[in-house]
Amino acid sequence: MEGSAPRRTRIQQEKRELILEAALEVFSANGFRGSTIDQIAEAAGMSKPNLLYYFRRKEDIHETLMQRLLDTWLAPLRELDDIGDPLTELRSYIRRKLEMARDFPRESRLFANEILQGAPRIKPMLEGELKTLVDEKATVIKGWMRAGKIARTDPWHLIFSIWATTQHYADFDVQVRAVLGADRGGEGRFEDAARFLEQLFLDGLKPKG
Amino acid sequence: MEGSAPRRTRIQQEKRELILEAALEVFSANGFRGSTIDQIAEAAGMSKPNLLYYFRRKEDIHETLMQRLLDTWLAPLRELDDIGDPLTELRSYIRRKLEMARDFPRESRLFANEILQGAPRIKPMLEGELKTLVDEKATVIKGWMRAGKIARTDPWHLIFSIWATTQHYADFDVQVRAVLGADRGGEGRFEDAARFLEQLFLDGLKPKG
DNA sequence: CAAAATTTTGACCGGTTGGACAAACGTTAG
DNA sequence: CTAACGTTTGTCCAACCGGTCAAAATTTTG
Repeated sequence: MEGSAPRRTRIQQEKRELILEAALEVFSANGFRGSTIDQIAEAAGMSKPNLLYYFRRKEDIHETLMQRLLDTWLAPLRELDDIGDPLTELRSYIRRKLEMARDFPRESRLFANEILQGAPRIKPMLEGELKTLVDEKATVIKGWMRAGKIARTDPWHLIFSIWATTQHYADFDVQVRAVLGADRGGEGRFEDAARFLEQLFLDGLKPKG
Repeated sequence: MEGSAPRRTRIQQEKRELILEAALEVFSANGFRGSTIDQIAEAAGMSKPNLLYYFRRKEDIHETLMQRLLDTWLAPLRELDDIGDPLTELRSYIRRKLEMARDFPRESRLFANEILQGAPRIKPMLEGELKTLVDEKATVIKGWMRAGKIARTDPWHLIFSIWATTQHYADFDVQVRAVLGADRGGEGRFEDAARFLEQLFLDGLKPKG
């Protein structure tokens, strides 16, 4: 089996972390094919053959990075639970996702890059693990709708819209900054976004009657 | 000046179109650096040197493609006008953007790719033309808010959220299909999305009192 | 038709890239 | 200390890639 313990030395653990950090930087900025092993090696402060001692192939780095990413990336959705007040629960899911876009933009872009290219490496995961998780949460949301706690609508597209609006601030960061300009494009943009999204998802745009 | 008329033959016009169509296919799927001239040439049914007879450099193809894209891409926002009913106006803007995601997904992905990589080639346009346009429309929307026609909120982030939610169905298509599964992932997903987005933007998620 | 202009092709080139490899260097355990 | 093991480096290679060029094939024009 593949699952046998890799048994790594202290140096191996440290250097692998170093490489993964560097690779995240490079891959998220240039995409997989747009990144070279040399770039990653330089960003990690080592020579190319040295890097290839820790990861035999460029693809191995990307794969490792992607596996780690997915766990943390879906954590907020996993936390979405039936216990609290539905509207509060959704609001904090949106807030958490927006915080992730703010704090882990490189991870978001790495993921976006992969999906944009047709998700060649993670399609099975999307159709399996991800779909299962989303279906499960959709059921929870449907329950809230039946109980009259939130408006009746499509839970799947609701989740998509939360992903889209929050990740937009990481993936399209350059555009957001450019449009907001120097004065409004600073760090405060995330608070503005949070306020706006809260209002949008709770009340929509209709004026208060 | 650069602006002198290019004076092209019939064959040049036809072949350039063929190349641009092929390049759109290839670039949108693999990104700029991930695409090779050979791939584009093959997709266009010609040899590499032949292609390079019509576009001297790979970058020229991309640039031409991008220039054309931007005009059509921003057309829906340009049409957003002060004349009609605000809510109707916004609703049809959302619908038009969603139709573009459905009908021109490759263009959407080409654009997304460029922004993701930091918009190296179109940053000036974002800070100039695009910002100007968005600021202008934000003013229109602010007018609607002052007149009590729609709820008071941030117009810029409102526009971002419309871009994000609609383009999501083009850029993250693979993920959307994977999560919706075989039964709900067919063409009908755009109608479902349209219904959902209309409700979201108009009424939000609060249950009707 | 024939000359001129345009289009297409095959061969080629320099630079880059992912990766292999053996030798050198460092570290650690007995 | 020293043998075994782990780490690092320089060198090298084959494939690929963007782009050139001159010559051949084709189309257009007079």
